[in-house]
Amino acid sequence: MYFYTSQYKINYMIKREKISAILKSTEFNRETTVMGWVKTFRNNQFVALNDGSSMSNLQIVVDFANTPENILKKITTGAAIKVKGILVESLGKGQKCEVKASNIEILGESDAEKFPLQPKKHSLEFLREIAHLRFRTNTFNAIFKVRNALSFAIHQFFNDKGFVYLHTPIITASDAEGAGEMFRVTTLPFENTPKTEDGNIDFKEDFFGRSANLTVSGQLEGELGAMALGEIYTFGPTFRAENSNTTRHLAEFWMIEPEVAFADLEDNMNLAEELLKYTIKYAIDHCADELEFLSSRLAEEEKNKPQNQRSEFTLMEKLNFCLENSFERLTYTEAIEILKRSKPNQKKQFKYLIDDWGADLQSEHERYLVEKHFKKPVILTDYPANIKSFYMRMNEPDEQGRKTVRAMDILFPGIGEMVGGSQREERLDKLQTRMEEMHIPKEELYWYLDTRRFGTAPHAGFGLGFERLVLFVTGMTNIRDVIPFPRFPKNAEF
RNA sequence: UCCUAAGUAGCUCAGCUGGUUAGAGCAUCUGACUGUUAAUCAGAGGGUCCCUGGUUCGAGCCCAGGCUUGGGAGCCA
Repeated sequence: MYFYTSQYKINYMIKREKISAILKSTEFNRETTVMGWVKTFRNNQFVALNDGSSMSNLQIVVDFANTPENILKKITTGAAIKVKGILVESLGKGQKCEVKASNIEILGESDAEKFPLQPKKHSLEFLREIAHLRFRTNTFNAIFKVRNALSFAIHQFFNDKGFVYLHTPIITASDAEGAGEMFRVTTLPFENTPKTEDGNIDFKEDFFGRSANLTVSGQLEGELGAMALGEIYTFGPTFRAENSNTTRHLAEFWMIEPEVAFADLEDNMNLAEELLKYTIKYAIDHCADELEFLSSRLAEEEKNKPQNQRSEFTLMEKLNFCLENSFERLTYTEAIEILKRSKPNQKKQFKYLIDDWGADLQSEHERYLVEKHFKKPVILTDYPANIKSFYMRMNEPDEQGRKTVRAMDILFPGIGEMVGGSQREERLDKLQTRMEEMHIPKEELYWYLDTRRFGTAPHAGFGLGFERLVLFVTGMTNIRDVIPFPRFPKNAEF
């Protein structure tokens, strides 16, 4: 086993103290050097400086009488500066300490007439248009710190449990999964595309000698790994070419997909619930400042909403509530019964009324269950077979002959489906029958079926939409604001 | 893709029944002030009214088509 030790540590950073460290420091009247970006310059005298290490700014006190005019003029919002000075207890209110500058160097100017960020509140829509600069704002600083923490927590969680982090392919030749429209990967020219005799595109001429796409899921490959390594997870980019224009879909997003051998649906649900709670707790423990900021930001937003649309909980209350309570677990059939008897259904307030078993649940129904009826995360299981994927394990038909599969969806308030998973169909004959019924080409997926041919075993897994988790923890409402560079229809800027 | 709302100064928005020179706050610039907290005060500059076409004596406003964005739905994670 190899351990990183301090003997390899290299002091690579050029003589600067991080603002996060300075703000915690109690050692005053000493010299320090800081570098950062100017947030505001007030009164020709006070610079609010931020280097990204902390939510809070460091106040720099400029001796304007003894600072050259051309330096003063260049201390503008957005400029990068280096400040040498003395760290002192603050004379003013509002901050504990400040740096009395003895020397200021402009590292990078920022034309105040052109720099789009101002010391004021900007709309999220506007910031989305300048996604390359929105990192400079408090809100996005907080969001991406939380995103980072959640990402690390996921690896920590699985690593502690002995899961193997498996890198499943990003380019895949199988388009048989049926998880959505795919982006094609090709090196064929658009003009004079090679054609076969019957006039179709000749993919034998293409880079891989066959048609290829970006992955929509690493699950099938993940199962191959689990059936040897025991417990694996993937955490990587996923691509869907769906023309989705919503606050919870992206064309490029990150997904976590664990797959566990010798596990059933019960184990699967337990793993998912534990993972979600672990990561949320990790964020609370490691991003206190960020979550406090996001919490008050959300409270501010809520004030502008009409009373009946306001949330009764703060962000922190919502997160803690989620940790302290078990997720409600029930079957699709039980959910249908609840929905049938529900007020909005009786009063015909649902756009899609529930009258029969077998229909897929619309988001209005999911929202009712999660936000009105149970008021906490809900795990729905055992959906009708005909609305779910081919690889899900078939249950015995019930006394009325209704066919269900061992699927589970975890629904979160305000987000909808956070997790989708199932126990997998490990019985070769049943799987093959199902594939035939659903027109999935068996020949192409021979490698997947081989796991059922050679030492098949019960196993289960799920997919967790990473950005949806970040949405929930940050209290943001649009998924395009929790990924650095969102890709969605008609937009791949930056 | 469908439903719906919107697009006016760098940002947020107002703009009457179609009428003459399109406004405000913030930001920017200039000056004042100098222990400020999105500093304050005074003044100045700043417009392809999303694009294309049409109706009209006259269009930011009306009509048609398109583009983009927000919200909702579908597809899903």
